[in-house]
Amino acid sequence: MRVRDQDKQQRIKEAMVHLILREGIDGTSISKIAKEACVSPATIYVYYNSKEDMLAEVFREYSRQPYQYLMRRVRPDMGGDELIETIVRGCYAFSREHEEVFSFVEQCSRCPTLSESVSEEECSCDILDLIHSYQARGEIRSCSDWNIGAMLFAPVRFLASNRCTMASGEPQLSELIRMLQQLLLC
Amino acid sequence: MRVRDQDKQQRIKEAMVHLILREGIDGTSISKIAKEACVSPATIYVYYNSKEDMLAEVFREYSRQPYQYLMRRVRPDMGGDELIETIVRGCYAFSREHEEVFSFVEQCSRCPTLSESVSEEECSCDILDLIHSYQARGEIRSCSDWNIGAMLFAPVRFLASNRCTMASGEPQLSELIRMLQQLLLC
Amino acid sequence: MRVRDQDKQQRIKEAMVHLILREGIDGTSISKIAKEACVSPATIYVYYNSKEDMLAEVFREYSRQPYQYLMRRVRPDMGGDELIETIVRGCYAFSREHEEVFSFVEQCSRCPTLSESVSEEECSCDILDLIHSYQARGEIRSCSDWNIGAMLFAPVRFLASNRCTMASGEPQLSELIRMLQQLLLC
Amino acid sequence: MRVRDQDKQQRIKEAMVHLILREGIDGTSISKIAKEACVSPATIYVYYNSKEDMLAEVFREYSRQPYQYLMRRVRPDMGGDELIETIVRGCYAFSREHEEVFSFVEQCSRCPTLSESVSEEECSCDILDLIHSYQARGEIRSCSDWNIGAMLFAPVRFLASNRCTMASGEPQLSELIRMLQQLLLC
DNA sequence: CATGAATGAGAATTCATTCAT
DNA sequence: GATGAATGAATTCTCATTCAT
Repeated sequence: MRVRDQDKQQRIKEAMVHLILREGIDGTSISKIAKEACVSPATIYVYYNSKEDMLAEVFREYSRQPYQYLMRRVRPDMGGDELIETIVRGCYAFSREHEEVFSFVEQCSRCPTLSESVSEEECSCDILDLIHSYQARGEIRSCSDWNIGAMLFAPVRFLASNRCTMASGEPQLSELIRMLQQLLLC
Repeated sequence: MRVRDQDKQQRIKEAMVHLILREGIDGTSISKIAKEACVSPATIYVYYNSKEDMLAEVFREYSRQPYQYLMRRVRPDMGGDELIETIVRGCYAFSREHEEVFSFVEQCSRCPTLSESVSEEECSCDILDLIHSYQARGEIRSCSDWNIGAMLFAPVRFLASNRCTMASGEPQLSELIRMLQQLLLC
Repeated sequence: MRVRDQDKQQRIKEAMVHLILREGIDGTSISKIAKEACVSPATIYVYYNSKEDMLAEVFREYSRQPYQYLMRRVRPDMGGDELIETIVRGCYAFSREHEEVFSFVEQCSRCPTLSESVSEEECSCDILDLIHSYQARGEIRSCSDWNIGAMLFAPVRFLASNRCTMASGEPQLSELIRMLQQLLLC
Repeated sequence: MRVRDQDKQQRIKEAMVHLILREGIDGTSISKIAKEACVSPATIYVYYNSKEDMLAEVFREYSRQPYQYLMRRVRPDMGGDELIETIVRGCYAFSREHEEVFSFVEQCSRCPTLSESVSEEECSCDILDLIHSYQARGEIRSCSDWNIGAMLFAPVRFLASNRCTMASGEPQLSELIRMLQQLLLC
């Protein structure tokens, strides 16, 4: 029975994320989520205090996912070039494998009300720590954390967002990795 | 016969963009826009067929603005280094001077329904043409247009989006420019 | 120019009647009528004081049409049997040739607000006068005017209304005529 | 969990029918119905998917009522003359006792969109079966079902519709019955 | 006469949330 | 915990009508 509850909450989250991909934040209502998750609207209020709370909470949780996904792929003993490739390819792969979560997080992070409640830094801290160690060792060029984000994450996300309008993303991705390796390796 | 009031339509657009900055797309309703623009909700339907049409139309129009802003700042006889600096600083400056338009376009471009109707390429074609000429001359490194977008626009937009959580953006911006010059100049 | 005006008003009436057939009275608005008639909504108010007035006025006018149509077909020297056949077939033919007017009048005459303003008696007076003369001559059985309406007009209208759900109306129509002749001829 | 309130739904139906008698279909809005039924407009959507659905569903239900009313009055062992009188008087009485339902059904059945969804035949099938048995026995003249409808129901409905403009309907009604008996009895 | 713009009022419908079971 | 009913408030949008030209 505890299992069933967890399951229910999971279904709610997935329904929400699924709908937001398809219809955008403003096309996603509590009752649509409830219908999609096969629960009653009232049930959603067992788990969340309000729609706003729900969005913020799930956004907070899912914001970490791409970074957790990356952390499972990197190893501290990788070379700097491999690290960069793993991160960039990982970001791209995540956006494909978890299209819904990716789109959800992208949308939420542009939404003024929501983005304030979740800081990018907090989510990416583990991967940043790892990069710091490479920087300390002189394997990766030193620069501010903001520019790590700007160079390591923003460009690949840009490619990922435009994936559907590109014939194939692979050549661009490889080119991007080469450029970043050249730029960031010492 | 009364004639269409251009000023009125402008007020409607500005009200919409203003509200979307403050409250997000899903917090922005036709009646709020009408109130802000000092017109009747019905009047909005004189100019636009539906809320969705309105968003799409204004999104299309405003998507060009940052690139037009850049085009007024670049000169074809600039050196490659100056070109890169002008573009990056221009993007950042635009986001500060036209905070509302910047936030509006960012939000719309993450919204699945809307982003399909406006292609980034179309908006940025003039500036891309210019860059192509630098690439042809061997002043700027050759790479795909997607990676031009990924490197020249995405990172600075990332900084701009996070401006409010940064103490001062200036050092990051300078650092970013240096990195991009190093990377993209031949 | 007087011609053009007449023409414009005619277009308005036809547009209204056409729309009411397709979408019912409550699906028919001034602006839809205007669009269908290729005039401005404001122009409609040149000819009619209000929507209600317009409906009532056109209803009044068109209510007479089926009876005028009949009057052009009957001759005072017809035999009683021929008179009945001509009336019944005429009613049916009218509903086919002027489907829109027929449906419009049927709808309006069931609408409490409208039906009060037009009396059936007034419209049918010419044809009733004719029938009275047949009754006076002893060719057609005497009965109240209400029952003339009830027997000569209501049944054939019933068939006409259900025309689309009948394979072919012709056998029913012939049968009806025979019955009415048998009943009403002396 | 709260359970659906049958009484509430009944109130909604009655409010709708009542309003349609007074103000016509196009003068009857969801909010007026809600007010009349003492529920919230939103509550109506618990029971019906849309206004159109509601009209169609209630029309379908109420279309049967006059025939059910008749069925409670006729007896299979009546003579043919008595059967005709009972049907005709029954129709007339129904229109007086259930003025609202009568007017509602009349209006809906003239409305092109609605009338398609309910077939007269289906509603009247029980009474038609009874008449068929009289026809088989040779007590009532054989004719098509359409002409049964045209002669037994349409004329009396015509009188009923015009009741308010007649001083007293009784003489006409008696006359009509006599005529129909003469015509339809063998 | 003719018009498209403009609008207050109101339409149908949906929303986030609460209630009663 | 879980639910479908219920709803006040809000949504998008249309309406009949008037205005200014």
